[in-house]
Amino acid sequence: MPQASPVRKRYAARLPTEQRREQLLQAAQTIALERGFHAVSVDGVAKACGVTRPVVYGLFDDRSALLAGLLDRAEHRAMAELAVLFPSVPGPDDDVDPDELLVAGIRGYLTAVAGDPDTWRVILVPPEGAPPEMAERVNGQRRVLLRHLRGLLDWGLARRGGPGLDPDLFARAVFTLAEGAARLLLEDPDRWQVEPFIDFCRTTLQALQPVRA
Amino acid sequence: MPQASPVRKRYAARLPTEQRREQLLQAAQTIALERGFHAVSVDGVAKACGVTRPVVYGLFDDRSALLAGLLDRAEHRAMAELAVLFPSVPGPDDDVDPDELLVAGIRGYLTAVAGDPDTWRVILVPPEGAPPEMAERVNGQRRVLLRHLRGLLDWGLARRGGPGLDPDLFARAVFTLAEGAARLLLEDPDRWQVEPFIDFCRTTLQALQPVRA
DNA sequence: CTCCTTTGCTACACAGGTGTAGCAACACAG
DNA sequence: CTGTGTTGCTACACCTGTGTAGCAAAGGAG
Repeated sequence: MPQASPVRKRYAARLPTEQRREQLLQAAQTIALERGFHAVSVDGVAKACGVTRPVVYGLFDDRSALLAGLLDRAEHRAMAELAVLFPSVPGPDDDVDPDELLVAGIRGYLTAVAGDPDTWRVILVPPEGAPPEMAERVNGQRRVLLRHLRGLLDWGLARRGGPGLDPDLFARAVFTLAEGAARLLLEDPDRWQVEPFIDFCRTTLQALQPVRA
Repeated sequence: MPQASPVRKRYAARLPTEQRREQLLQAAQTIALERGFHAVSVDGVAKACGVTRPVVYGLFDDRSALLAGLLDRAEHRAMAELAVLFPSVPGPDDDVDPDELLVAGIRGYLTAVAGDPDTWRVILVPPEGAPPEMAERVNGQRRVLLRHLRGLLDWGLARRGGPGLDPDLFARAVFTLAEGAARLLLEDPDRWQVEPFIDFCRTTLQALQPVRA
């Protein structure tokens, strides 16, 4: 039986700005992952935090700033993980096995994904509902990574040789497969593990030797 | 200067049911491809056809029926193209080169995609805005295709041998790469052509010989 | 030329979301 | 225990989209 007189809502616990901000972003992310980016509304996020809309508008200019914050957060986290794990291109005289270097890089990537699935879901699931400008930003980061991978592969091919594959397509193929593996890890973490992908990767690389004359 | 008296809207050209239906679906598809599935509104589709909402509701129960119609249409077209082009698994005694069979299949797929890009965009761009049930249907078709591909590869590996790759991961890798190539074709048809992918594919298959003891 | 069916239009009620103005409660310094 | 600033709340105006009821125009059958 509803109250006749309008009862004032019990005040939510007061939080310092930064903490509230983080809480809101976390809630937004949860909604985005459960029901898609287009389902992230200022109202919904506020409710999820037991708070009202003006609180959100106090910390974000508008809905799209909220979404931007969400993407930023995921991007920074993801990039921070990658920066540590991804191998840089060795010099021409370094004594490193190219195949093992690549394998290690891919293992690092997949391990990072498996270790912080929600962050990576934001990156790897194309956020259709988000403003197009953000999809563009994610693609920009993809290009950066792709270029780095390309450098690594070029170095490796120069070092050890390989079949006469178009190097651009080769880099893209490796990239696509790595992202595909990452998506499988995210989709069903119980079924998929990192190591089988690594084995697959190593075996394939072994097969890709220079053509025998 | 706006009319003071409410002018009746000029009647749109009257169309027979089926034709109007097709027109509406086409308009819905265009909107979905330009601005995402979530941006497909009954109102928007009606306007795009120079018509009012009740006309749409006459042909589709509600918004989600409209979306379902759009997906159905793309799915049927895509499957019809594939049914013709995709090779069936040969018997154990057929005299076919496995590599060339696979290459021909992939070429058929990519050619179909390049030849009817809008239809395939609907399939290959995960429609986040669409009801989840539809994403599920597209994934179902993916599974069917994946299973077929798996059959083809198993037959090929039995016939010609290959490196000791996990056959499930191998099938998924081929599938992922083929879809990746298709997405590139859709993304920038001027830059990407079918044949370079085919060359890449053939070269890679040649490298994937049985391990030499 | 008149019916009458088919196709389309106007108008409404409603739902859910955005963004803002102004007030109320809390919590901490003094 | 009393300011006083910060954090949060209520209430409103507005917009866009949904779905429906009932009327108006078109155009072919007779």
